[in-house]
Amino acid sequence: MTPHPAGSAELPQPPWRTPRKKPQSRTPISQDLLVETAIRVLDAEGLDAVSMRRVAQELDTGAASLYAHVANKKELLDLVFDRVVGEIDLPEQGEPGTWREQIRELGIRMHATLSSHADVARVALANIPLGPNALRVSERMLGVMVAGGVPAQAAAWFLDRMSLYIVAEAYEGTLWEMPEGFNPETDRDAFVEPLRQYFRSLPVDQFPALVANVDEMTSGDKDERFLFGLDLLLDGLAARIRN
Amino acid sequence: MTPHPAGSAELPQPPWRTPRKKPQSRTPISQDLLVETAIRVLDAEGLDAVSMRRVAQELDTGAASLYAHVANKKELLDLVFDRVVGEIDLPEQGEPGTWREQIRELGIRMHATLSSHADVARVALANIPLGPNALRVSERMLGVMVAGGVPAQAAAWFLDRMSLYIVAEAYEGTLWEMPEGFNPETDRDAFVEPLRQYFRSLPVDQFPALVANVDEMTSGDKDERFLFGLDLLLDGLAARIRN
DNA sequence: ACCTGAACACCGTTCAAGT
DNA sequence: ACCTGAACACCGTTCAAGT
Repeated sequence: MTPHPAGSAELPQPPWRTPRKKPQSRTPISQDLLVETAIRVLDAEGLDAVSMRRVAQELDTGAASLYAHVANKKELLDLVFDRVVGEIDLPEQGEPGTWREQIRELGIRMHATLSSHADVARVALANIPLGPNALRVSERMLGVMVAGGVPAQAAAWFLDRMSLYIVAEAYEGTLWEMPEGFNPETDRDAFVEPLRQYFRSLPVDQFPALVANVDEMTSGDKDERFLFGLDLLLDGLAARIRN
Repeated sequence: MTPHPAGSAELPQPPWRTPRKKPQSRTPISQDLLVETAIRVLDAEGLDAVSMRRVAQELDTGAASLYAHVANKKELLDLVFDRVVGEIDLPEQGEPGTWREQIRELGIRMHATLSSHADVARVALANIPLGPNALRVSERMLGVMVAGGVPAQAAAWFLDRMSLYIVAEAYEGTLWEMPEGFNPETDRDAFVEPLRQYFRSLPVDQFPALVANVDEMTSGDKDERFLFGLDLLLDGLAARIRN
């Protein structure tokens, strides 16, 4: 139903033409397809599994073929990261709420999106995200703070520090991930208990504070600790402004 | 001058014995030597260069030989990290100062030590440091806070969040490192200027806040930004306690 | 223009064989 | 007990050759 694209492409093939192997099954590689495929591998097997060879294999080709669409692995990972950041949906502009509430909400969404893609966050720790989607999020955060009366210098540095915190937490958080089939609610103790035992077994004379506070040291799940740290930063900024 | 260690080791060799190849030059491998060698490679070439093969080569042997002293690469890196943490010297206990001043000082020392060994900090992001030296630092921090009146739960979580922040900053900070031969004072602009240009070149209608605050976004060096974030965390905790 | 196989210089780890 | 060479199953990247 689409207009004829080019030449006589829509005529049937003469019967003696040998059909291409795997006729339609192999869509031509493009940068988008490459990034999407890499994200599929990332989600299924983690960032370490995202190798040029592994992604190429997923596309039924060799690693060398990828270099037609991407300069090198670093570029592919940068594109992957920015695509993931593109999944963060920003609240409608002009929503109600103080800058503090809005920034907090943005931070939570950012953290949730990064955490939903295995350990992608590691990419942002190793490079410096400047892709269009990363800029979109930065622009919004900076805009909200400045509009809310945060001095520009504090706002700019806060954006930097809060991003570092969120990325670091999203990455480190993947280490505490439970193996498949574990229920985070009921089986949490099975993971924390060995750590508790270890702390308790320490010599009290050398580690009095640690031994006395084993429960406090091992309490709280990933999300509680994330929010605790996020609120420390926000409270710190708020305190700075009031002066 | 030391007492005879074992057997007749101190007698001269009979002349017909074929001397061992490279007589004294090759001290026997031990875990300590392994860790020290790995740190030498780390300092000279960065964490990526610390491979089993590379470290083995430094010891004039093959990678397989290292597995007699270390279970695997992860264990070697954990040992490397803890040895680095061992370089942090803790202030005399009972020094004057509020908990806030003492914790701040500890954070600064921790950051300085990690930053002085290339990107070792990455090890702490990927594992969970529980070596003796890491425990020593944790014990001190927790002790200082609890003694200073910080509620145990807040102190424990603060320790966790502040450690994450310091490690993340120490790692990310190595990305902004200048190539050899650059003077951080005079050549800083050569590094920041391209970034400034990039921000300035963005479409103003889409990125009004970023374009309007290019100078604020690119001001400050690593240390200034590190301290800014550290103080945000400390101020946030202080604010929480006053309530 | 796009894709390919083969090669290069690397990885971590295992294992049978040596001393 | 400690060390070794060779092998296995991987890496990222380049390059000449193919369509």
